[in-house]
Amino acid sequence: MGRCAACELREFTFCSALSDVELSSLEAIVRPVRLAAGQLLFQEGDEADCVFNVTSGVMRVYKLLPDGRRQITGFLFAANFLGIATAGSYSYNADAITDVELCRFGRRPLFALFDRYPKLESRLLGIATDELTAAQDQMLLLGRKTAAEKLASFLLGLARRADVDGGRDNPVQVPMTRGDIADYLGLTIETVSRTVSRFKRSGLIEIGDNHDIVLARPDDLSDIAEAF
Amino acid sequence: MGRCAACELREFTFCSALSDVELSSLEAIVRPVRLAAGQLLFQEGDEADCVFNVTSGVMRVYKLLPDGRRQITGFLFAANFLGIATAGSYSYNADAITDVELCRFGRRPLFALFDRYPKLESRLLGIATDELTAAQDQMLLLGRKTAAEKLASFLLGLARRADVDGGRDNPVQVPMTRGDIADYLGLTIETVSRTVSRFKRSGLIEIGDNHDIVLARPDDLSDIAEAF
DNA sequence: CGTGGCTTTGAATTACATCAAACCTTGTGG
DNA sequence: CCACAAGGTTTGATGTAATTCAAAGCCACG
Repeated sequence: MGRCAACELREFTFCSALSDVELSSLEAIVRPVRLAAGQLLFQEGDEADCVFNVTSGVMRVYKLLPDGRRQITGFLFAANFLGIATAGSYSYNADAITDVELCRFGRRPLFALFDRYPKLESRLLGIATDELTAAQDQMLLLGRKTAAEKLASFLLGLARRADVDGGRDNPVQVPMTRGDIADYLGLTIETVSRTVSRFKRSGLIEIGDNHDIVLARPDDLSDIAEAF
Repeated sequence: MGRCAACELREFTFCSALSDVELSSLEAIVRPVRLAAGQLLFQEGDEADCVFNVTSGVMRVYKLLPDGRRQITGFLFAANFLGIATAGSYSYNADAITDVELCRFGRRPLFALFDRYPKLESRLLGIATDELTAAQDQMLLLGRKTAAEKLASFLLGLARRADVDGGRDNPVQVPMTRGDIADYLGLTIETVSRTVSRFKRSGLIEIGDNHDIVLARPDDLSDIAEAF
């Protein structure tokens, strides 16, 4: 049995579209990639000849304005997919927040596999559709929610994504900095920090030592988030 | 030759994935839909059993918070696609801004065609990918741009989408209200109105009578938009 | 044990929102 | 065909949530 067949993330990625036997054709084209924390995977404008699955660690995906303002459009965890593009080049930047491991697939060989295994492409369409839904939620957050609502939504979103079985992880691991959170929520570092402090003071959350946060009253957080 | 083969929008939709002959299988499952201005096509939570192509008019796609705050996530024009979802239900609302005509495809019969014509699904993946790219641009706008930058980006975006051949329509047709624009840009009606007035006073744009706007100095607008 | 980056908190500022009122437009029914 | 709602738009005055500016405190790591 190949490495892909034994991969515990398989069921959460497009790889699960293939049977154990078929998986060998994916395995033939995959290459492992390792990034140190802070390292860039690709940049806006780079030729988009690869797609990736994160296998461990946390990535950050973002766009920049010419003057340096940054909007993080997503954080990627194990099993998350990135790199798809129709233009010839990536339309955003991706770098590592923690040390990261990924599976890299050449775009051309992967898309060639679609002919043999259309299920693979179906799965990718499903993933793209889910990302689109998430993007719409994020637009609602950015355009219409207050700072407190944004932070509550963010924490609950993290907690939910961290827990594989539809539940909520608690405490939540928060590997990103205040600056990252600010650039994800369309706020400043100071506003994020103040809002965290306010949540802490009102007993909604407790701050652990090693970058994790206890959701002390998740239901109240949920009310603040205006549904998540 | 069937109606689909003669459709002048074909090359801009997923329908173009099929040859003239193959097109008959699409034609067999498509149903026309007409909406009067203001009419709802579907709502968040409705069973997602159809997808649509807009053939004429303008649609509005949006999400709501419990207290009524609205974020418009997109405006849809002729040839634009909507309705795809992986959960069983739509995750957003869609209604008509003007009178609208659409092609409706049952989700089940359409997806059944994917087995016979995988090119159809490829095309849909391409469309979803493009929408994802647009969504990321919009997140950058909502999270990090000023009111003036937002409006300039919006006008240029409209102008570009309205012109089929990669150029810019000028004057631009603006069929949506200030309220719609506000809810698309994450602003209030008043801020949109004031910013339009300021653009007008500084000679960047001229307001026509019947809902259209002349981009008098598109390059300056482009500078304000911070690249579009 | 010091240095550089991250975080917190405070004070002042501001871009945008809210509140309010007048003014257009458009469509409709008398 | 005109009058008049009803909804959309503009402009002004005021308020405020979040930003900006500033400085001190806290870590983490070499």
